[in-house]
Amino acid sequence: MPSTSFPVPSKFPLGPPAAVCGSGETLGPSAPAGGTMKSAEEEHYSYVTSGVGSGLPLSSAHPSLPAPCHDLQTSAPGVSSAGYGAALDGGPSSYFLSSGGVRPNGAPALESPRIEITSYLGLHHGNGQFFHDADAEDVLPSSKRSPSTATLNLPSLEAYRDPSCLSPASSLSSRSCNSEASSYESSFSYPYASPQTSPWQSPCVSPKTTDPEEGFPRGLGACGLLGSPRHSPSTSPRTSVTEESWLGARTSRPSSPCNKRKYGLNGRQLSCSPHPSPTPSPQGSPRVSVTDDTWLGNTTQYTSSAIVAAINALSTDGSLDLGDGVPVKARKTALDHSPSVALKVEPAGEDLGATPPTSDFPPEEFPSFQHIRKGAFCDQYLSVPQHLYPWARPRSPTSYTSPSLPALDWQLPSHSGPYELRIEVQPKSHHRAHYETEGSRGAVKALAGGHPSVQLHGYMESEPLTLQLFIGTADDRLLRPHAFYQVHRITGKTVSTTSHEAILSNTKVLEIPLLPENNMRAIIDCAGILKLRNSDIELRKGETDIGRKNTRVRLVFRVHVPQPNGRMLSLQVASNPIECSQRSAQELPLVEKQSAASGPVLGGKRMVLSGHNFLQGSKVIFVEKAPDGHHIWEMEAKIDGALCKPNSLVVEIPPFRNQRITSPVQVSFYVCNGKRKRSQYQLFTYLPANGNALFLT
DNA sequence: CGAGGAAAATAT
DNA sequence: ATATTTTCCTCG
Repeated sequence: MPSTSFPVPSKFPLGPPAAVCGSGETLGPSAPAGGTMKSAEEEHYSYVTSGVGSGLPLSSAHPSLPAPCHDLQTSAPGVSSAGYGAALDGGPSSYFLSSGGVRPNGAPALESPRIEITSYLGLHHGNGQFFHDADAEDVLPSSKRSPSTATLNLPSLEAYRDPSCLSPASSLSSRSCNSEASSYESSFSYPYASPQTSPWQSPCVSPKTTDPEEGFPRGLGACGLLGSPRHSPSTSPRTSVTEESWLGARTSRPSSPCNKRKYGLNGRQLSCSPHPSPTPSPQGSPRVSVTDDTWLGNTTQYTSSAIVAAINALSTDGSLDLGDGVPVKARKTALDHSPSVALKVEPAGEDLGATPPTSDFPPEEFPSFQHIRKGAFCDQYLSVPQHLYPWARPRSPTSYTSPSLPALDWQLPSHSGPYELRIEVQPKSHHRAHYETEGSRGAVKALAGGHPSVQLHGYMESEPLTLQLFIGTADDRLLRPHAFYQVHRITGKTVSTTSHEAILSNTKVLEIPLLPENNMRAIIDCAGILKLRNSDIELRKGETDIGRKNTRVRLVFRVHVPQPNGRMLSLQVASNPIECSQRSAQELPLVEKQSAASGPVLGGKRMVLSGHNFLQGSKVIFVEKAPDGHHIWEMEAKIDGALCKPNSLVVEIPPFRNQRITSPVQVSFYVCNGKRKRSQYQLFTYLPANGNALFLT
C-alpha cells in the first residue's frame, strides 16, 4: 500500500463549481506544451499560407548561393550554380561579382578549390565570400562561451539592448510581446519592399556598424553558426584556433554576456572594439566604422565601405540616437542577417527604394530587388518612430544592389504559377536538438519513422535546382531564421541525401540538390538541429529575441527557380512546428483512463496517466482540495511499474475511505521526484463507482 | 553515433 | 522556490 495520509478527511466537496470534468478537459486548459504547440502550428500555417512574398534581396543568401554553385560541381551539376549565376549575372550579378571581386578574400576563396565536402570548409568555400568563415571562427569561440573574461561590461550590453529596444524597438517591443524582436524585422521586410535592402540595411547597418559589439555579436552569431558546424558536430567544438579562447572560457559559462562577447571578439580582432563602444554608448560611437572594417572587412569590404558611408551618414544624424535606440535593436535581426554579405548585395535597393514595387511583389519573383517601402511597412506593422525612417532611408546612398535572392526573413509564397514547393512528409513534432557540447542527436525524422520530404511541383526543366533548408521560427507570425537554432548537417552511411552547407549572414543553410530524375523531390535525412546557448545569442548586439522558452522551430525550405525573363522565382514553405527541447519532466500528466472504483468508496481506483515523462523514482500524489485551497486529503499513489509504458504510468489509489461516493469529485494529482514536485496539480474528475465512465478520454 | 535520462547550472 | 537550460553520463 502506498502511504496514505489524510490530513483532513472531512467532507468531500463536489469540487469546484466549474469542475472540469474529465481529464480531457483538463488537458485543454492546461495543456502546456501540447496544446500550445498545436495552436501554434495552426497559426503558422495560416501565416505561411497567407504570407505574401516580398522580396528582399538581401543578400546574405546570395553570396552563398553563388559560391555553392561552384562548389556544387561536385555534388550538383552546375545547374544550380548556373542558375544562380545566371540570375545574378542578369541583374545584380554584377554586384555579386563585384562583391566577390571586391573581397580580398573572396576571390581567392572561390578560386581555391573548394572541397565542400566537409561541411565546414565547404561552406566557406562555397560561399566564397565567407569571410565569415574566419569571422565565424572567431565568433564561434564567443559563442561557445567565453568565460568571463572581462570583456564586456554588462552595463554596456544592457544599454545596447535597451536603447535599441526603446526606440525602434519599442515597436518591436510590442512585437516582442509576442515574442521577439525579430518578427519586427520580418515585418519590415514585408512592407518594406523598398528597393534596397533596406529595411534592414538601414537599420541593420547602422546598428551594426554602430556598435562594434554588434559586429561582434553578429559575427559571433555567424561564427557561432559556423563554429557549431565546425565543431559541431558535436563533439568537441573547440578545436579551432579560436576555440582556444573560448575553450578556456568555456569552462565556466559566461555568466555575463559581456564576457562572452569579448571572447567572441577575441576570436577575432573585433573584440577590441566591443568594449569601448559599448560602454559609452553602445551604438553610438564605435559604430560603423569599427565593425565594418573588422568584421565585414574581409568579406565585403566593398560593400561595407559603402555601407559604412551610408551608415555614417545616418548615424551622424542621429546616429547616437539611433544607434542606441533604434537601429540596433530594431534591426538587430536584420543586421544580423545581413551582416556581411547581405548588405553588399542589396545595393540596388536604395535607389529604388523610393519606388516600391510594392505590395504586390510578385511574390515569387524577385527581380532583383524588390523592396518594401519602409514607410508602409513601418506604419502598418510597427509603430516605429518615423524619424527612424529617415535614418534608414539615408542609407540609400550606397546602393548596393543586387538583390539577388530574397533575404531569409523575407516571406515567400509556397507556390506560384505552375510551381509549388510542398512538404510531402512532415517532420515529427518533437526533435531534441543537440548542443555544441553534445554529439549529434541525429536527423529530424518523420512521424512514420522515415524522414521529411519536400518536392517542387510544376517544374519541367531538366536542370537540377538547389533546395535550401534552414531553421526558422515557429511562433512568430513571421517566419524568419531562428536565432537560437541552426540546421546541422548530418552525414554518414545512414544519410542518403547529399547536402552542402552555406551560411547566410548568421544562418546556416543546408543546400540539397533537387533533381529532375527524382521528380524534384528530396528526402531530408541529413538535417539535424543544433541549439545555441541562449546566453551567447542574446549577447549579439542586435538580437532582441530571448531564447528562454523559445524552443520551437520549423524547417524552412526554399527553392529559387530561374525564369525565362532572367528573374528568379523564389518559393518557400515551412514545416509544422517542431519542439526542440528535451521533454520536460514538468509536462503536465493527464489521466488517460481510470477504472471504475472498486467499491462505493473513495479510492480503489487504478488509473493510467500519460503525457508525462515519468522519471525514475517519480511519485504520484493525489489530492483533493477544498475551495479555499486546503487539502482535504492527499495520498501517494501506488505505482504499478509492471504496467508502465513509455510516457505513461499506471497508478492505483487504494481504497481509503468508507464514505460513499455518489457524484463526481474533482481530484488533482501531481508528480514528484523525491521531495521535488515535478508537475503542477492536474485536475481530473474522480468518477463514482457506479459511474458509467471507465475511461476518460 | 544516437538516444534518453538526469544532474548541474541558470534564469525568473 | 521553480522553471528551464545546458552539461554529463549511460546504454545499445
